[in-house]
Amino acid sequence: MTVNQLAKKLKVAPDTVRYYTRIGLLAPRKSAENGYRQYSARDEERLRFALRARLLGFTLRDIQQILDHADSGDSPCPLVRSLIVRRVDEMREQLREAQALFERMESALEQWDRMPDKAPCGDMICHLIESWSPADEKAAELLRPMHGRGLEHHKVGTQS
Amino acid sequence: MTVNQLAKKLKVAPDTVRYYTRIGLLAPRKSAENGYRQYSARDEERLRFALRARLLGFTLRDIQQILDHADSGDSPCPLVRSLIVRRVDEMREQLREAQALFERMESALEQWDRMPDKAPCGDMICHLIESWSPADEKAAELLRPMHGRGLEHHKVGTQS
DNA sequence: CTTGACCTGTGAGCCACTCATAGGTTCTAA
DNA sequence: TTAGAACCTATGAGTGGCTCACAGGTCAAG
Repeated sequence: MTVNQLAKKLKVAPDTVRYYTRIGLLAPRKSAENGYRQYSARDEERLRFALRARLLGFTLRDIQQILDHADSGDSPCPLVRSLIVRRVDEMREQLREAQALFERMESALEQWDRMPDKAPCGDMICHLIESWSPADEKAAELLRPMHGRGLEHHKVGTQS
Repeated sequence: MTVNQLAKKLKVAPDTVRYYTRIGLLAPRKSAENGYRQYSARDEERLRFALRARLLGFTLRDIQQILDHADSGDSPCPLVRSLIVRRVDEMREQLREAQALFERMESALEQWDRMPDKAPCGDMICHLIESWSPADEKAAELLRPMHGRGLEHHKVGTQS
C-alpha cells in the first residue's frame, strides 16, 4: 500500500500517515523503483491502533512507547493504565482552564454589549479591553500589577 | 527597563517578554553599549494590554492587529468585537471536543477497572485499548473501518 | 508528444512559549 | 590582583501534531 491507499483505507489525511512515518510510528519499506513508501498489513494494524489510542487521549509519544513495549513482548497494559491516569489528570486541569477562559470571554461579551466604541485616546489602546473587569477572583489576581512588591529587588538602573 | 525588570514588574517570564519582542509586539531600542533591550513606558503599556487581552482569549496575532489599529489612530473596537465572537465560537467548539474526549477517557478508565492485563498476542497490541468500545456514537463512527466504501473514486479533499 | 490530473517526498510553517547554549557583567573572597 | 560564583543577556532550536508549499515523478487521453 502507498501513502494514499493506506490513508483512504483508514480515513485519515495522507499527511498524517506521512507524519506518523516521519516520527517512526510506522516503518514502511521503500520501493527501490521509485522511492515510494510501501505499507504492510502490520503498518496498517499499527496505524489503526494509533488512531484508536489517539481517540482516548494518548499522545503520539505515548503510543510509540506502548507499541515499543508490545514489540518487545512485554504487556503494555500497566504502562497504558499509568499513562491514562496522567492524561486524565492533565485533561481535567486543561478542561477547567478552558472553561474559566470561556466564562471570561462570555462575561466580556455581555459587558461590551452595553458599551460604545471609542477611538484610542492617549492612555488607552482599546477601552473595551482595558475597562473589562473579571468577575473571577483568580483572573483579577493576575491583573493586579503589584502592591508593595517588586521594589525590594529594584536595581539602580541607569536609564528609563 | 531591561527584559528582567519589565518581566518582574508585570509578573511574566523574561522569555515571554523576549518572545513578544521577537514577534514585533514590543519594540524596545537596543542599548549601544551592550546590546541589551531597553523597554520604554510605552512598551510596558503595550505588554500590560497584551496580557489582559490574552486573558480574554485573543491570540497574539489578534493582539498585534489590535495594536496596529490603535497605532494608526483607528478605533480597534469593531475589530475587537468581531474577533472575540470568532474566538468564542472556536472556544465553544474546542470545549465541546475536550469534554467529549474527557468522557471517553473516563469511560475507558471505568471499563478497564474490571479487566486484567494481558501480554500482546499475535493479533493484539494492547487488549485494553483494542477492546475499548466508545459509548458515544460519534466516536464509534470514527472507528468503523468502512462499509462497502473504498472502491468508489474519492476526490482528494481534505478529510478529517 | 504534450497536456493535465494525480501522486510522491521533503522541508518549512503554525502557536506560544521553553530550554540550551555561549557569553557578558558584577560582586565577593583570597 | 585575580579567581570564582552568581546573575544577566541574546540567539537558536525544540515542543506537538499536524498542514502547507514546492519541486518533481507517473500515467492515461488526445
